[in-house]
Amino acid sequence: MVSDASPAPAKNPVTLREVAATAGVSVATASKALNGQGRMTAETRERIRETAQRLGFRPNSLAQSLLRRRSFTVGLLTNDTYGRFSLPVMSGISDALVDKGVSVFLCNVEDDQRLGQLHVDAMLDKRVDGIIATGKRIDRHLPVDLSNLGVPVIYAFTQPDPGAIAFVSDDAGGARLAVEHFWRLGRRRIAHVSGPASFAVVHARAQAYRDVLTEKGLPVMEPLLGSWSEAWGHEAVKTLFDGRLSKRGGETPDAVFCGNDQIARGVIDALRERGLGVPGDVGVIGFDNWQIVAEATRPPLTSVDMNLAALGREAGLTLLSLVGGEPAEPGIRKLPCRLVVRQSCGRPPDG
Amino acid sequence: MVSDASPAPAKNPVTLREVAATAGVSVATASKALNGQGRMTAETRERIRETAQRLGFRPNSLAQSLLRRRSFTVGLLTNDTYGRFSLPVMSGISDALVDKGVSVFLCNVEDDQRLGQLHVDAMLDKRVDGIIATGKRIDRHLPVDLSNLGVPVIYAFTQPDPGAIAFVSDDAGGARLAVEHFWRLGRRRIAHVSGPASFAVVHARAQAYRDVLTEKGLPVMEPLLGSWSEAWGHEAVKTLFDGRLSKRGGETPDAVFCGNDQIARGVIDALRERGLGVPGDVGVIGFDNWQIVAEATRPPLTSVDMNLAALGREAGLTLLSLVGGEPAEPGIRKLPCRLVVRQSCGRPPDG
DNA sequence: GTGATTAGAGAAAACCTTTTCCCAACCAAG
DNA sequence: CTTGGTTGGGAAAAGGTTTTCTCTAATCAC
Repeated sequence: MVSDASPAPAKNPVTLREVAATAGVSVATASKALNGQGRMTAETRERIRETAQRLGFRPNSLAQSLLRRRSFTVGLLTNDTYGRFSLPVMSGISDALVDKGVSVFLCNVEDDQRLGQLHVDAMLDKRVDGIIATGKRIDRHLPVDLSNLGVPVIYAFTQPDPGAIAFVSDDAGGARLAVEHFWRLGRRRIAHVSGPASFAVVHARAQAYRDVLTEKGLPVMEPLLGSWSEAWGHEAVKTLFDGRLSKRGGETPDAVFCGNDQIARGVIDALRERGLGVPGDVGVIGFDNWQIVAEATRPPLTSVDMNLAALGREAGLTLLSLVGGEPAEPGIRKLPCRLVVRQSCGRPPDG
Repeated sequence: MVSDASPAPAKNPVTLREVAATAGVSVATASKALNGQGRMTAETRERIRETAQRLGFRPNSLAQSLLRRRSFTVGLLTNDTYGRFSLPVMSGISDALVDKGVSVFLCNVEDDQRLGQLHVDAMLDKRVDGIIATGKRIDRHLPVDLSNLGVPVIYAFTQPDPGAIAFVSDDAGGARLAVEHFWRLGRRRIAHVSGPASFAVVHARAQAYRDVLTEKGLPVMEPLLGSWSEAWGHEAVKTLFDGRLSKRGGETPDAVFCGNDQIARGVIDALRERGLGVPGDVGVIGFDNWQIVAEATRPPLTSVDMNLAALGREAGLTLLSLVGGEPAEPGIRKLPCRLVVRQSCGRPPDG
């Protein structure tokens, strides 16, 4: 009782063998005592447990993994250097796995095939139980070959191999949420400004936009495609609100559904510069719910959230069940988005 | 040559024992052949190598780690959920380590002590060779106790324990870069708008700002402290450019050095709304060089970059040398910032 | 032809834990 | 006193690799 009440100074970790020796039993008995296996006197079991506790024993995962052929480790591959999309996914995965004692190797492969191979090899050498691939867009494949790896693979927010299991956001559903929200608020001349035509999500969202308008019997303005930037938002406002267009629809829009939050920001700023009020004259909805942008616009931006953390959580849990040997249907699972309402759309007319 | 030209179908990985058996030697010889150890005929060595290659043999890292007492794995702890600062650091660390075959466990501990302990325990169980702690500000400690862990610990962009090794950005140096840049451009009435007084970096940068002004014999305006938001940038412009202040300095500023890029963005927008030109009437410099913000301002923002990737790289390399048993001086190492010049300051008068 | 090296390769221990099998002792029933 | 079952616990193998030590046969000097 002089000094050593602390759990473990731990220069080199204490092994099961030392615990067993200290408790006066064999390693086999010690192991069983600590794992609740085998048969022995309650007294023996307790004595061993107490000894382990006192010595600060922690089982060596490497030895366990070697034996169980399970490392309680998964690899996460991404090419999203800035983590704008990957980080929430990562966070969800980690949340889902930490309670089960599973750790995550994070590997940024950029868009470099060599780097990708390097990381995948390292993961396999380290005997990861599975791999999750994630990225910054769902219509591009990571620069790595993940087929026939011998471990389960899950794709999250990136393009999967055919026949694989993937989780992606339901972009069409998200777009519907936005447009239907406008509808419920009484907006009737709804425009859509989005990113480059080279992105699959641009088409998915645009199609959903058209579908909703058609269902409601509203006029469909052809979506304006450009880039993901604020500057494009500015420019699009010019196109939408300058005379040329009003010839077609007769009137200018009273709502703009934007393909991402940066475009939405540009749109809001441009509208203000023209003297148009948001949400008074025009409602605006963004996409991504990137907090740092959505809360900095004036007024704060209503935006579609892709629930990426939930997506990551699903991906993590599914991977785990795969690792556990349970079967799972291949295919692409679309997870619903949700609308985060702030102040850029106004209140319902009857509210 | 019918089907099996591919490297490895790898349902269960091929072991060294199988390679040895196939090549007709003992495992000992096989091991030595593949590692370039021991003595044997060149012919034998080559035959074993070729066999391993053909079978797609990859040594089991778990077994190697167990034996070498080195896992070639490090843990990265962060509480920066959005990764704005952690991700570049992480990227630098990973870059520095991947070539040496070291993988990184990423753990987000939020600000949750329980979660922190959980992750640290998991890391130690998995026998990481070392741990790097990183965060979102350098004057707050992570919610974990990293002393006496038995493995080397490095702090990067977070507050270290006393006596530990830490890498942080040289905020004072970064601020000097900004203010001296203004000076070289002929700006003489330089203001400083920064974040909350509760941040240590705010004081470090403010003091450097004062020092440079004093050195140059310029008037020192007391720094304006507020929040890290665009809104505060707007507000600060009011304070700076409304009559009240001009009584003191006689004139309004011709340059504003901002504590981060978001404030700078607010300042630029507010200046434009007042009809003041950037950089014509007023130059603006931000801090953080957050690309997505700095390139979206009009004009694009000159900003101080903290070189976080380089910081991560240094941290990674230092950790590795520590793991290798080399000694290292404890203490805080400040790494230089650099100024990324865009268009918000104008050109030199003689340019 | 003798003794001393050396080249080439294998046996076995070590790393740490889990699990299967086994043994000794004890007890009750026949 | 045997048979059979149970209880408490240990011995040993397994997992895959590295490394040290040992052994045999061949080469070399004399």
